Amino acid sequence: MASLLEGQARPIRLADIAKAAGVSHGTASNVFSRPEIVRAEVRERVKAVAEQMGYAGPDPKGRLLRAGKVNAIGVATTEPLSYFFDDPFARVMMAGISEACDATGAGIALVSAANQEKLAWNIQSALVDGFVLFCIEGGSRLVDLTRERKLPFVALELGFQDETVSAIGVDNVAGARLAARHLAELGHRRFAVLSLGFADNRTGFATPEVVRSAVYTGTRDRLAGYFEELSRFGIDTATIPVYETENEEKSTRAGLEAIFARGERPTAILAMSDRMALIAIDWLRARGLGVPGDVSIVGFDGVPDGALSTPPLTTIAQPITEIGRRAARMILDHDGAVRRETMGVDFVVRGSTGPAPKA
Amino acid sequence: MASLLEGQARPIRLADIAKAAGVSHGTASNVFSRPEIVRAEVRERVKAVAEQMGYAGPDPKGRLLRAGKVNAIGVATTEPLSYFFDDPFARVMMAGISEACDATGAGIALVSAANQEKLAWNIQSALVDGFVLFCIEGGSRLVDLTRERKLPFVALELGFQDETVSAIGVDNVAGARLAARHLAELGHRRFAVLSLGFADNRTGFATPEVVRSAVYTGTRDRLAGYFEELSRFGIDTATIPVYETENEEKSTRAGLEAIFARGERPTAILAMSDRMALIAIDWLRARGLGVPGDVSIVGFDGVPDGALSTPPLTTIAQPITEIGRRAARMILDHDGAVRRETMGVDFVVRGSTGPAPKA
DNA sequence: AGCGGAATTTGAATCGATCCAACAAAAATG
DNA sequence: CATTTTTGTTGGATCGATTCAAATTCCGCT
Repeated sequence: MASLLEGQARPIRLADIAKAAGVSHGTASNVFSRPEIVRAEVRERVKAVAEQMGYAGPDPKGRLLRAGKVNAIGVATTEPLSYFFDDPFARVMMAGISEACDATGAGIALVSAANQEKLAWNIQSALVDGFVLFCIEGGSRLVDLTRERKLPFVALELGFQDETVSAIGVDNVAGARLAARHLAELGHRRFAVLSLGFADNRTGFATPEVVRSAVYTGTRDRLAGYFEELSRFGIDTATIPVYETENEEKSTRAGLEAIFARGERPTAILAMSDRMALIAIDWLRARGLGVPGDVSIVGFDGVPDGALSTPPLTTIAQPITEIGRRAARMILDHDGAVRRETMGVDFVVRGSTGPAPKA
Repeated sequence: MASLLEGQARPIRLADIAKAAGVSHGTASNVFSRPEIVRAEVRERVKAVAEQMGYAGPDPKGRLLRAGKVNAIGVATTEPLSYFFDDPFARVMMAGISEACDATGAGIALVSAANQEKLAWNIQSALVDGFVLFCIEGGSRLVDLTRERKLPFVALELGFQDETVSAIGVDNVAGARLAARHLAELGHRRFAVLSLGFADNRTGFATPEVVRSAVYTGTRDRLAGYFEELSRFGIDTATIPVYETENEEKSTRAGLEAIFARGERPTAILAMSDRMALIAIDWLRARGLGVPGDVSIVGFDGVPDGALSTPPLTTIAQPITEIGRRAARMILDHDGAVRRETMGVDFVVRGSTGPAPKA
């Protein structure tokens, strides 16, 4: 009868080989996890039996429950999984996270989902010791979902006002001011802003109310930085078009269309991400507008691609890799404390900015 | 006394809230996993207690043991974790894998390690339902390690002779022939090959013996393809230098140095990866050699970067994304069968190849 | 009040290991 | 030879959930 069922191939458990080898399960366990404490003869016998029965070694599923620690950190976003491999910013960040994980031998679990329900489920059921959250679109929801798990987590990028969550970000105001000052000093007076979202699922020109009620304070801070600095040069910021995109191809191009369809064309574009800046360069050149001849552009982020474009992108560089490293380490050697770190930015002048064209 | 220990914050278990709510753990469990079958009143009470006690929801660690399925696939390589985000080939592949995983809601666990022992441990303890293996350097060891787990797995890229393991690869011979023919037809007669490894940890000019005893049959096949086709044009393949690199910056440049230090300089380079091809373009131009004016180059892989280089790279394009998708699906809907798939390649002519220079 | 059947709830069994106190056997010591 | 030590082994408890057959409760109806 048993032989009839053998085809079912119920996987062999440690207990099975213990019985077959005539030792207790305790000893069998030791053979695999602490071989040095079991007598050589017994050890070999058990190993032989295991081998012969086709035992796959202690199942991590069982071990995990006992051990408690997964030894992996989850990296979550509301974007599809491919975001981690496509998006330049994410990639550099992941490189930093990878480094920290490699150093301690921890693994990385990528968590995401096509839709919201699945995302919730995937976060709830992720086998990880903590999370690093990419808080782009839908970031607040992501934070709420993650908080439920009661595991350590760090929010990345766009700051949350919520001081109770650990976060690592950059000094958005300072960075934005640097960008704006640079352009103003080059003589530019007509600006446009390619903005990240102030709240989820927004796109189009941002009104002052939208800005005021921003969910993403990072976006708000960058804009504030731009405006503060431009004001110092006597520029009326109220007339500057601010177009919210979803930080991808389509909405960014739409934004450029909208901006350049207006009467006064800008001679300088402040983009809140390198991605948008790069798309803008492409868009402008395709329309025969010279960069920086006709229009200057400053990005934000400092992704490697920015150095390779034609012209290479002037940008506000975040220490992306370092942020990733720190975020991972925060989870890896978590001590229960809430930490909020603000990193400095670097201003990188490359070829996408030049003197304002003579009217 | 108990109050003294409360600071220890032993996490709350389902059993705790069951007790507190005065229901059995069975019911408590149902409240979370199948809420519809428990009476509304009870359900709310239990939920309230859970909320109030700060219960994080059913712990996936516990659930996992019972459920058996992790709902995640492991992607493993012998390279450091950052390989997944740095290497263009890996990135495109991961995009394909991501797609398949997104479609079914599965997660991705990245498995790797700085050193061999840790790699073994990480493979043994990865919480996954199966593996996709990037079989670059150290691929055979990776396969051996993985086989131990007795979980489904697929080997990617370099083929293994071992017919007992599932694998997806491309028709290396056909691809290589395409590349060689193209160059031969353009009139090239002096060739050099930038080769992937024939076995682990090799670098330098490859002797016929090395080729004959190749561990990586993919590398061998590509070379065979090149040589077969060139022979048809009456070219003496015995004089063609074949330099094994580690498919990265340093050894590739060393290879180029070595190749161009020889008497007869090649007018055409057959690179077994786009990565090497791209490095070669850079190296040649830095030395004032025109591509394709003085030297033509054909890559292999078809990574997106190849389209962006100056000049854009002529290459043999693998259906990388599709390979990734299929690999992931093979694991996701594994049926116990061993599958070996060979995909076709596309020949993409771009700007890095041109007529052989007039002697 | 009594009955049948549906709706809920219970609690033991299970998933696959590790840990550890207690015990046994062997080796070292006096 | 008796007594410690040392070295190995045992088996029960535990990690945190889910499952399912059996028990119970509920409800409408005669």
